[in-house]
Amino acid sequence: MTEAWHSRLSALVKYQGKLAARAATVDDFVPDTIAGADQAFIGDEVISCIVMLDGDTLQQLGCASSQVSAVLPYIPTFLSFREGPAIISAFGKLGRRPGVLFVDGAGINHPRRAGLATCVGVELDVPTIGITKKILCGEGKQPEKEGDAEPLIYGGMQVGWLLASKKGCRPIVVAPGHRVSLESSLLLTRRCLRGHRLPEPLRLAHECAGRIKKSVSASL
DNA sequence: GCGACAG
DNA sequence: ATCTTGTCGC
Repeated sequence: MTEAWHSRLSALVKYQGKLAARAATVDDFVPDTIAGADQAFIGDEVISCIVMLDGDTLQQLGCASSQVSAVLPYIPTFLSFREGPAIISAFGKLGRRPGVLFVDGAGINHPRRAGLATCVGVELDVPTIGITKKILCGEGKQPEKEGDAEPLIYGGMQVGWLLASKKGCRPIVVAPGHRVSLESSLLLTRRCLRGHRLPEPLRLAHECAGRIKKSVSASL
């Protein structure tokens, strides 16, 4: 039984390699609108919520959500297969495509450069930035002052940043997902900070997903 | 072999 | 991620 999973995962590793090869780290976006995607769970049911914000004012323009049954349990480095389908489903319900999409997961800062943000970005061909609260892989100095950032290094290359997004809080991890450069991933994230540890797109998506989960749970 | 390991 | 109240610090 263990062998079956092993071959199954190796097949997924192969697919990650294909997606990673298609990922771009060159700027190719217009942040007229900025979206954020976050997920909540009810057992193995994945609820993804995507909020759309104005690129300049960060005022919410709309949102969309979707519930999908997960096909895999949570396995480190394979998160995209568990949460990706729900994000893609919700994305399809948005009125229009966002200029950039923030995702609650790693980007190219992944052992095979195939984090959730990168996979979703490539599959939807949408610019993405990955944000996590803990390092999946790589290392870097701890940024001191609020607003400061230090390079996240993995395999001898920079794959992201450790950003002190809020005083008194542990830094967040910022990385390019797709069609966004290292420099821009940091600048855009800073631009979206509004006094909280997480950038607005993700903070609002997290709240939205939580509310949907609560209402769905209540009706059961 | 041992430890680490996004959400 | 999720189960959960109050509480300490910025």
